[in-house]
Amino acid sequence: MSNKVPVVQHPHHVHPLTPLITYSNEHFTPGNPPPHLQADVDPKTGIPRPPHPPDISPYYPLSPGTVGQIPHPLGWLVPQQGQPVYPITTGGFRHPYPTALTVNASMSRFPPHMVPPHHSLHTTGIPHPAIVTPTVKQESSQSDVGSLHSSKHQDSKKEEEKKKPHIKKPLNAFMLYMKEMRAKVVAECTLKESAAINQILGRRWHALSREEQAKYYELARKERQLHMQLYPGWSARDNYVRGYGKKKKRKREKQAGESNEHNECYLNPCLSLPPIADLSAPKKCRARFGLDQQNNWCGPCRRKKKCIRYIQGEGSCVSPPSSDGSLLDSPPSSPTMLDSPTRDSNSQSEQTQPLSLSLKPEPLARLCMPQSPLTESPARKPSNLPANICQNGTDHSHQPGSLPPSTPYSLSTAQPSTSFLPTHRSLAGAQLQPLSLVTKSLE
DNA sequence: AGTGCCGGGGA
DNA sequence: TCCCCGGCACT
Repeated sequence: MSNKVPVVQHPHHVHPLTPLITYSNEHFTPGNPPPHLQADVDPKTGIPRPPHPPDISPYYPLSPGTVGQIPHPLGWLVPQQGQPVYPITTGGFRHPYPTALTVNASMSRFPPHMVPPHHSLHTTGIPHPAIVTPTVKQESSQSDVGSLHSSKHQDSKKEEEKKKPHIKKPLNAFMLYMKEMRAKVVAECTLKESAAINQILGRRWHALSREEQAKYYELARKERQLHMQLYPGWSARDNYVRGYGKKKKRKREKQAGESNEHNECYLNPCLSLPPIADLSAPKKCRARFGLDQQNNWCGPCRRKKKCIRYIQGEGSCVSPPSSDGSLLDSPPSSPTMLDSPTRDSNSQSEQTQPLSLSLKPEPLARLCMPQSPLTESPARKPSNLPANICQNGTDHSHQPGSLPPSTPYSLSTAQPSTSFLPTHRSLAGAQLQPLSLVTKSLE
């Protein structure tokens, strides 16, 4: 499919997490513009591509607080005169934001709302990474058989859509992590299937320490901030406006069946885990913790999916083993939650998860965990939760509460726990190791 | 396929 | 207001 414009990224971007990246980053010096202006051309799209491999982290590195302290990675773009010189490319451009410095500069000179509606270039001519010409995303709908019967009304709608530049969503924490780690995983696993790679990335994501995850959360948060600065009026809705036309609400009758299936494991007595602290609060995560404590939510809740801690009819929430890493990915609790049982149960499943992650027997498991005795059913199926969780109910191998609490948005609260981290890392290591072991031996 | 985020809309 | 779905972000 060539309906996507390859997103051109700056090769000279310095990621704040650069230390985590083992592969090299290329830096450019002022006066020595990157060669990607003459980048090779995608044979499919005819769109210039970056000459660098996609594994280089392309995120803007500067946080507002550090602006001015870190050498501008785009120094060559921002000459001393204060008159930015931007490269002009035709393709999408997903170096998310030209760093805070550039952003500020462009904001003062070219207010975000001045972004031309018909073009993916800034007024300055800078192709914004997050802007993609709408036509890119139009193709599929255009080619729809149904579109043959499209009315004039629809046509006019499409016209309008075409005029709107497509501003991509800011990357979330996991996406940032994915972009950074994908190449590594690919290299280690000799996997080519993105689905399989993503699975690994998902597991690794859960295996990350709080601190590491917090970095990405913080990054993502900054990206969102920056995004909103650049595009004050931007709404995520813009990104799937096409879907809105046909979107007609479904009924929620399925709920019961769905819910049962979903909670099967949690409703099973043998699976029961310590209930969440506040039994008198039959609320779901959102209601219990509030929006400002999303870090305490279970994974699905944070994804605005069904709460897995809440059991209908029981009037209480539980902290079941994560069906989808929900607890794992649930970032650390806020300081107020430090000693709560919630945290305990969380940390239990959290530490259990990495080893008990649904290990598929198929390609992934075979490739990456050939020695693993665990052969579990597909992930994200609570009913198929690993036996060590479902049978024991809890994992007592670690001290509850030893999990260092921290919120993804407050790095300062992260308290590395010596009692936890090593174990945690070893778990992660146990996961990672097979990846590299397998790399060649399979062939 | 993975997770995070967000808007819409049912309840 | 709560809750959940659908969709997008990337590869």
